[in-house]
Amino acid sequence: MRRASPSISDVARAAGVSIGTVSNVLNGTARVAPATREKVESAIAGLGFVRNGVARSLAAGRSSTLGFVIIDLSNSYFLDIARGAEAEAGGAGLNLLLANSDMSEAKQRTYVDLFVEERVAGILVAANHGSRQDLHRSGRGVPVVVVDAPGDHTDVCAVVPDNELGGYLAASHLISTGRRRLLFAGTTELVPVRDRLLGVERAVAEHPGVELEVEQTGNVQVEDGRRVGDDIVLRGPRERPDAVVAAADLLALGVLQSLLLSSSLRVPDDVAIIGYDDNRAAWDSAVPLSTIRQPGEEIGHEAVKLLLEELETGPDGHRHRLVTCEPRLVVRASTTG
Amino acid sequence: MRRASPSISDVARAAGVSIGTVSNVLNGTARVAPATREKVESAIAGLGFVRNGVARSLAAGRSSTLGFVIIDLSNSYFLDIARGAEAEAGGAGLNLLLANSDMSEAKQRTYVDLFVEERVAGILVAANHGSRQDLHRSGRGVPVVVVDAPGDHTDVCAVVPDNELGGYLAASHLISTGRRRLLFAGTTELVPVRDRLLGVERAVAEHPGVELEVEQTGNVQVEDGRRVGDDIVLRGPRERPDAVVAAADLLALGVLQSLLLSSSLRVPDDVAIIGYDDNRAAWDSAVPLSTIRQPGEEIGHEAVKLLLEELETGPDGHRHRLVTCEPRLVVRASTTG
DNA sequence: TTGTATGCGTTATCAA
DNA sequence: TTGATAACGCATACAA
Repeated sequence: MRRASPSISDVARAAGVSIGTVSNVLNGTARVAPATREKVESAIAGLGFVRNGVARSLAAGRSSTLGFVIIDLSNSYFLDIARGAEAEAGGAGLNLLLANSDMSEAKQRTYVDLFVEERVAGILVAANHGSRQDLHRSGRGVPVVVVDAPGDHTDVCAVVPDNELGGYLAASHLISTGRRRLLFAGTTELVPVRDRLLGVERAVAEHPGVELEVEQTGNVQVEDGRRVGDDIVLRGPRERPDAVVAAADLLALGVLQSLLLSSSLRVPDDVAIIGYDDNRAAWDSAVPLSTIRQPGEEIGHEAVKLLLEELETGPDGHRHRLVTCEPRLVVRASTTG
Repeated sequence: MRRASPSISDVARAAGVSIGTVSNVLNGTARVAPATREKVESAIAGLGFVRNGVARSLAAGRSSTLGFVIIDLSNSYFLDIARGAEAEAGGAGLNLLLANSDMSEAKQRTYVDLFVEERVAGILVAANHGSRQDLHRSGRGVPVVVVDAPGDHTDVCAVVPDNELGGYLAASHLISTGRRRLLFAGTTELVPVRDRLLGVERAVAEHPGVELEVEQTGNVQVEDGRRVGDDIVLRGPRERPDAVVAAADLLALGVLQSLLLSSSLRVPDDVAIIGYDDNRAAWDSAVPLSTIRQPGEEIGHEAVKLLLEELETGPDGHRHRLVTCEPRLVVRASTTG
């Protein structure tokens, strides 16, 4: 029969000291005599005492854990953000707990509320639901930082990737390796995709003689890419692009599969392909895909930094900011023969 | 200037009632007059009161959140388990918080300890580090259920997939569709893979005339699969298997890519391929892969059920159990022409 | 260096 | 139906 977990006063009694002293050795706050410390420590070990974090944060009025509400954990990009956030938090002695909102706005709300109720030190939200104002208000005092969500930043701090730059990098790479007829594939209904296209257009504009064609896809999955690829295969050499900028790796993968199956076009000889995101799928494909790697970890780091900043300055004196992180070009076989 | 969040007593004062009454409307515990309830509720809304879960669980002596320490969130299998666990927990009015141990034994320990300190109602651990005894002890009173880890179950409840059955299902499917020369690819250093092979052997043994060959791979990644595929391509028609059971989808994907690139062998006409896990990669491949789908969600459900059971009966009177969940065959184009 | 006492925001018990 | 009050386990300020 296992009794309820021992408390500090149990430890104090066993060690023959006061609870204040036990608390001191636990936290290293005040100076405590080596002999006393030892007594306390052996009492702790003997009783199998584990300090109660609940009582701890109630008494201290602060918590040492951060909450991260993630919209899509199956996307490795968000996991990278979580890794970065975890590392940065760890450096500040904070733990990071995750919650999977799984594309559901209701769940997102539920978990944000949960973290607020649990009075975590701060909340990260990887969201595309609700306005930032809503998120800020739902924080109700506990600082919130939004990650990877478009919008303004007057009410809440946010960290986003520079999608425009990513598009620019992708197109510039293709152009600098001699490509002149670019096809951008993706759906511009998605804001990030729209931004990527903007960057592609900027790169093209810088190079007279380079042409750009935009092919709208319903979504950015493999099957959408296959359709784009099938379309390209059917074209004559004159109407055919010599490079494809896909708005996402899965899309690029579909294009690649289609071209490879047709066996009439070679990658990258006839058509170069570059994706976006650096999914695992990108480096596992038959021809490894060049891509734009999202600055996931960096975003996580920056987001927690923002949180810590707000934690230090307090709600007043804190000015909400927007931090932008730069993606990076990753060159693989699909763009360089 | 935002002041500290209002407490129950602030609400009580604003509503002109006692804190006990506020607590009652908050929890619906005792009967409270409609008029009083209304006063309290408008005070809550007016002050923007959010109840303090920390004080709540300290006073109540119980928490309504579960912790799940996951070894590899980038594996969608574990995410499925989390989904199942979340659903089951939600049904019992519990929330599920996640922690990513990211293959690190130290992190796993840290997060288990954190959850114990925070006195969550129960802990799920998807682990392959440490013995189950260790895990049980580290729970220190809060119930722990281990998920997807081999070993005995005398000290802690556990839920595992039936890998032997999975292997059996895969091989039986191939045999029943006319294949007679099976090649099993994988590394038997991994216990789950070894179990899958056992099932394959059982199916083969049931069908005299069917041959089985085992090819050891260093790992179960795409590149390992490519090597297997390259090997198959080089063989003559007489030494060549007519079906491949890959221990994992990525492995199967590599085999597929190799065969497709060679364009001398057709899938599934010449060689059928079946994978394991039902990764996204499996349905996105050029020829959609048949596979064995892990019972992830079911495992999550069962794990939380075990936790709830232990929660109800208390530490005594609870007998630790091992629950096994059955994987399912998913037939796609790679095994049926 | 150590002990004592108060309060953190709830829940829960008992009176009113 | 409501109010008063004692825990819950700890941190912390202050006294010794």
